[in-house]
Amino acid sequence: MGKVIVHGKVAARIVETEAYLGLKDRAAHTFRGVTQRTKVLFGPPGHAYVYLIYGMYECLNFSCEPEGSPGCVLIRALEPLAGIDEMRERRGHPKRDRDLTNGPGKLTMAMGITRAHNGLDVTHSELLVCEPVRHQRFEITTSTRIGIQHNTDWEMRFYISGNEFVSKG
DNA sequence: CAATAGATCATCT
DNA sequence: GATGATCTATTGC
Repeated sequence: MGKVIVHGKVAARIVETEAYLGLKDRAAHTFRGVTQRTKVLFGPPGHAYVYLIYGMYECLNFSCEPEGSPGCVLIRALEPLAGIDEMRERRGHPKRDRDLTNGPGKLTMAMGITRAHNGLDVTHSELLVCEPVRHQRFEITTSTRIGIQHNTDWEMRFYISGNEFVSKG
């Protein structure tokens, strides 16, 4: 939370995430073990997992646990920092800037992230996760996760309290 | 503002 | 062959 994702001229701050607990979590893609799609999550931490959902949107995750342990974090919302015109272009010029990145499918579109970025090391590639240049103080609110059918009572959604770019849910 | 319908396809059974 | 970690447009207050 609060870190910055950079892709080309576009950068944005992470303001909303959800955790998925590998083998213990029925809602996680990795619950049933390794498959062609989820194998990157069984690899080392700090790698991007990008997949297609509902036939038309991409979602961005980062692997978080050591090799062999498939825990990951879904990025649900970002606060645009740089390259905002480019984001507006890719999103089809929405009325409000908050609609650029306030959802997992929207932010990948705004950032230009696709399945081509699946498996990249986000410390050494065209897709980077960095410390922010200016740290801002923030508080984190937790809630249940969104859009899933299992473990719906687990409070594993986290967002920056009061941030305008957090998704509706 | 809230509820609903429809788009659309890679992945897994 | 069914499904899903979503979004948009449209309808009805």
